[in-house]
Amino acid sequence: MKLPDQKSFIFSVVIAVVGFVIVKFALGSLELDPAIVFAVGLLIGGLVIAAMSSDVLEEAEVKTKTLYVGNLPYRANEGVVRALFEEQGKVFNVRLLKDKNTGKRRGFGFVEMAQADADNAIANLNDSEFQQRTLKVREAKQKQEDDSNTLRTQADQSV
DNA sequence: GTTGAGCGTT
Repeated sequence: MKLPDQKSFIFSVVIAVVGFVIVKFALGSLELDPAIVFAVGLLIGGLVIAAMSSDVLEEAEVKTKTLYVGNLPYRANEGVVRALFEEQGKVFNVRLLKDKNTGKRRGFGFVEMAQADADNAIANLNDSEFQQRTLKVREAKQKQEDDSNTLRTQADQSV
């Protein structure tokens, strides 16, 4: 269960206000308590949001897995690594770690992909040759932001 | 401009 992000929240407020205005115009001639009108407006807005968010959040909450990619050539940039993993599936994020002081690449990074694609990427890219270096592709250890993934990740590593 | 085991930044 996830709370709507800021964007969804603002959007829901807008819908609620619109619902309020609609109700006010539709029932304005009737002598209704303004509080009731407002409540009905919020209700309409809430229902609309509930209906829409079920679609929006489903698409926004794709199961992702973070991959650790080691033994990268120093000359590899983020775009090349992304292109490589795009061959295995949808890539959501690529981060090549650089040294904080010098800004030089450290030769490893993290790639965030959909779960199924991530498994394929590990199977196909781990120990594969990339620019004359043997890549190491595994599930990332720490810094997992996804709860269910964290549990499953730890379970996998104990095997 | 260099190097080579590793698991981290908005």
